[in-house]
Amino acid sequence: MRIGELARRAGVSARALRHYEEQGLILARRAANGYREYDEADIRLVAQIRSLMAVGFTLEDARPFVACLRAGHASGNACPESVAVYQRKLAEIDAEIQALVARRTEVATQLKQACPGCAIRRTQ
Amino acid sequence: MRIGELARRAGVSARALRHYEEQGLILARRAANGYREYDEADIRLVAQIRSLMAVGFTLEDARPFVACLRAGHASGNACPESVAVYQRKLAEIDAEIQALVARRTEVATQLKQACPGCAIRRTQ
DNA sequence: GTAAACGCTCACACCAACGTCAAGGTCAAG
DNA sequence: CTTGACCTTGACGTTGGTGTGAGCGTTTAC
Repeated sequence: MRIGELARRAGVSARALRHYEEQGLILARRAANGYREYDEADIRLVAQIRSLMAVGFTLEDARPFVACLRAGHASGNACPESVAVYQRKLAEIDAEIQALVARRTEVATQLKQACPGCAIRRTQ
Repeated sequence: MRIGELARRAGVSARALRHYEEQGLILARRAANGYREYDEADIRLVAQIRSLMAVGFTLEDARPFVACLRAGHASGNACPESVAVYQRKLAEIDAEIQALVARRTEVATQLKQACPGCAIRRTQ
């Protein structure tokens, strides 16, 4: 299939697919006229990338997962490199959460000082 | 005082001070030679901006606080506009925390699936 | 007098993941 | 033969807060 069809079926833009190729994530063979040609397996690669991005991974983070799928594994998770990324990202997320919680406390303190009557409750 | 001295005393770069001026936050009068001239009060303005940035506020967010100080209030917190920003930022932070926690859960689930033996504990 | 230190105004560079034009080639339907 | 949908590469724009350098004028200390 060509880029437009893959884009539609995978739910991304053609521009995004070209970007992934630039980054070396999705390799397409070329037809005689220069058009990119993809196969069914590429849909899974894109899906893997998008699901990782949905939880805040960068394209760089996604690289081992894609490599794992291309290596023939049933899941992009099945390689030790992927597991390592998961662990690293988990630590990053935890650090971000802690930083945010600290900021929240600081802001809440300032708000209380600025407006003693203001109710401060966690937003639902 | 000139920009270099304010930069040193406030702990920011001269470039940052020029940027704040571009954004309309810190207004400097000009000496005959074109040099910016600041006074003691400007140190407080910069300090206010930096303390807000330290908890994730943008320069745009800091605007009401600076205006409040320039209006003669003892604290940049003392104006209703500032309080409103605090409340808005608090809601934003809460939303970010919730999003991060959701992502963490998702990543932890994937990690568990990828590597059942891997211990998943919150990073200290 | 001169050199160091300081100031000025542009204006590009950075990071991430694309969006969005520009300017054009390819191909099937009518 | 032309329209229109599709494809190509290239390159700038987005967001925020500066860093960095160019190229030039000013002040200050010796």
